[in-house]
Amino acid sequence: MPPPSDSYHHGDLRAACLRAARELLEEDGSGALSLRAVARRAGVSPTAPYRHYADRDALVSAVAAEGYRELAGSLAAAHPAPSTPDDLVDVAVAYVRFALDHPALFRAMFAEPCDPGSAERVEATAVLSAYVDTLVRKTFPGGNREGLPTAVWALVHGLAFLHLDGKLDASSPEKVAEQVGTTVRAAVGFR
Amino acid sequence: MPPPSDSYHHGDLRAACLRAARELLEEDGSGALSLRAVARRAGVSPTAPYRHYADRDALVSAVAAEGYRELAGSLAAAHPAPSTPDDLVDVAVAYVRFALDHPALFRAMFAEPCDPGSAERVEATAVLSAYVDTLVRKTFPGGNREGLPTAVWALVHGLAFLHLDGKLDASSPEKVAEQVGTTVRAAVGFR
DNA sequence: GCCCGATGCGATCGCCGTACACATCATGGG
DNA sequence: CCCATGATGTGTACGGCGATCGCATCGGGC
Repeated sequence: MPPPSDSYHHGDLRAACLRAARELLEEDGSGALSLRAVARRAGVSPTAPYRHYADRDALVSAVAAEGYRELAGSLAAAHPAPSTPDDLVDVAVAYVRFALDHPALFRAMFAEPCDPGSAERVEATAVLSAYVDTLVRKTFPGGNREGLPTAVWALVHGLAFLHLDGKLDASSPEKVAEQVGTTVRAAVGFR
Repeated sequence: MPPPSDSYHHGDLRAACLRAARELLEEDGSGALSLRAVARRAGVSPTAPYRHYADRDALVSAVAAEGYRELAGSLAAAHPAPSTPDDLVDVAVAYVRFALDHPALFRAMFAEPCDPGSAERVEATAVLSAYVDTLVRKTFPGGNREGLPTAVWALVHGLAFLHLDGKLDASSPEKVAEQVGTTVRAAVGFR
């Protein structure tokens, strides 16, 4: 991967587009994520990105896949080997905080119909799903309760969206953490 | 409200725009929801809708508010006075089915940053929230468990999104109902 | 040294959101 | 009865965007 030169060819336009797309998303929301804006930011002609992304959807799918990987990383960072309900709460808080820290990215990951054609995207979500599964299995070892992993994921996912939409008090990280904690404990029947 | 005439004025363009927007959303997804398309479908000039909706966001906010009211109606129709965990499951299934029956509308309701300026929208969501609160309070009368209403809403909301995104098997209504049922029962600690 | 595939450019088309000036209607005060 | 006035829809225009197509340029393999 040659360093970006000032020559005719960019050098690594694919990665540059991804980076630019991420920046636009964080700075100005999903409305600002256009192929042309990405091209401008990468210092390249408006249509050059089409060489690397078939259309706009392909670009946002790539961004979303990166988001899935980052989310998985954030969860793992929240607790390396969760095995108690308290650990689970920590992971849940990390999930919601990720959504609140990267709202436009999170919405790009879940708000648009998932293009089933993007293998990268499907794989990244599968990794995430598997993580949740093992997490719940370790946390509730006796529990062969049928829908528990799904329940936990849905609960946390729903909490993230409700916070994002302003339906719950997300004014401070502490309040969010507290709300997520009590809600998860209440729901999961932890007693 | 005069019947729509073929004269210069439409008669009830505001309602016609809403109807057209709903149809476009259901037929071709949110990508097809443009003011111009709405105007075409209403048989009116491309800029006429601006008389009634300040900008595109105002139109989708109006559609979303209508969606909130319809969702509340669907929940109420699922069970007029829910008071047992089984009733709650019925309502949860209705919630998820609404999302799957109207995917683009549901996404319009939740996927975009909620414009806090739309009083109609805020009010409609407040109604929905209150409905969930009383539902949970009736279903678990002893439970002054702090976060239970929030937990239930988040759980069901998350289930809806996971089904929408293809993370859960939504191939048949029966499977969805079964999945939602077992998940809600598992999560809510109903035993 | 040269050639070919990969990469980026430029022009172009059609659609969209939005702003503005103008046309048309219908209603009520004189 | 009539016309002024405000509400409603029209026409025109501008800029941005996604997407396609043919051309320009580079760089590695023969």
